[in-house]
Amino acid sequence: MPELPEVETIRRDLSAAVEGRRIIAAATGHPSVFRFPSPEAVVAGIVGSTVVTVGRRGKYLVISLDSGDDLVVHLGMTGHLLVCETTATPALHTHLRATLDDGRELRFDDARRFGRIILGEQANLRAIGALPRLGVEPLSGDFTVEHVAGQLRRTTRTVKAALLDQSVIAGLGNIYVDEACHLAGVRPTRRCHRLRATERVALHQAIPAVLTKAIGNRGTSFDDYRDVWNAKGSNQETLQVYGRAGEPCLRCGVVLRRTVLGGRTTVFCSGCQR
DNA sequence: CCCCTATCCTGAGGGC
DNA sequence: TGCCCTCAGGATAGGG
Repeated sequence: MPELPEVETIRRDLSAAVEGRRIIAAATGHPSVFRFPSPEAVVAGIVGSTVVTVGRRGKYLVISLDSGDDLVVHLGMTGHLLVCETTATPALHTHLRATLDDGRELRFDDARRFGRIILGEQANLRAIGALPRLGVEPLSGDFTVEHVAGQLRRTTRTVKAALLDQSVIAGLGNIYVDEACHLAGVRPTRRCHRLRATERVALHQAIPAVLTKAIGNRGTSFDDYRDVWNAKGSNQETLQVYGRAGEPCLRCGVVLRRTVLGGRTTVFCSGCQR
């Protein structure tokens, strides 16, 4: 479940590893991973191009090529972007191999194929609906308390549903929504429009806090996530609520409860989240 | 507008 | 050892 901190960790490593490298060959796996255009067109579009920058928007990795196209990768649930030697044995579910001019290879593998690969000009991709409109970047200067409080004030949805919505805030997933709610002391079952002003401020503060800590720990490898070197992050060792239902709250000792909100497993503390 | 559910998928883990 | 069932969930579509 790569969320913003995991994608950002990959972005940083990938930036150092592949910027300036030319793609000299490519091979594809299962076609369903290629949302636009076809696998053949992606191969034709990237071979011969050089990687200029590696960016990120929400949970999307944006690999900008000197052709003007962006190779956009979403890791879904179980996707991995790996940098390895060209000679390394591919994983079972490898869907893209991009051979670089330094003897290494950029690979995308994804067992469940919830991930996706998109290639094209940014503006065109948005125009044809290949990329969704995303909300504010939570680690940017646009993530102001006024903006976030305003978004929360005008919706009646649960806090959980609103924070998971990528068109509200880009990059939060199940882990960091639960962690941010716990840090803010807000129960994820609460309705946004009924939050107190102090609670909206607490959420605004908690979101970048949990994300920044997770990036510092190179992401949460609760199960599937690995960085581009196939190494685990360590943030799973610091999680306060995610995956801890039935265990005591590390802040107040009350047994953490599990519920389902928006179809997602949700863990919270009934003692210190109100 | 919002909620719920199904869909896409494989692999891990439990029960027998 | 092995089979079947359930569960995990990011994004999206469709119905209520």
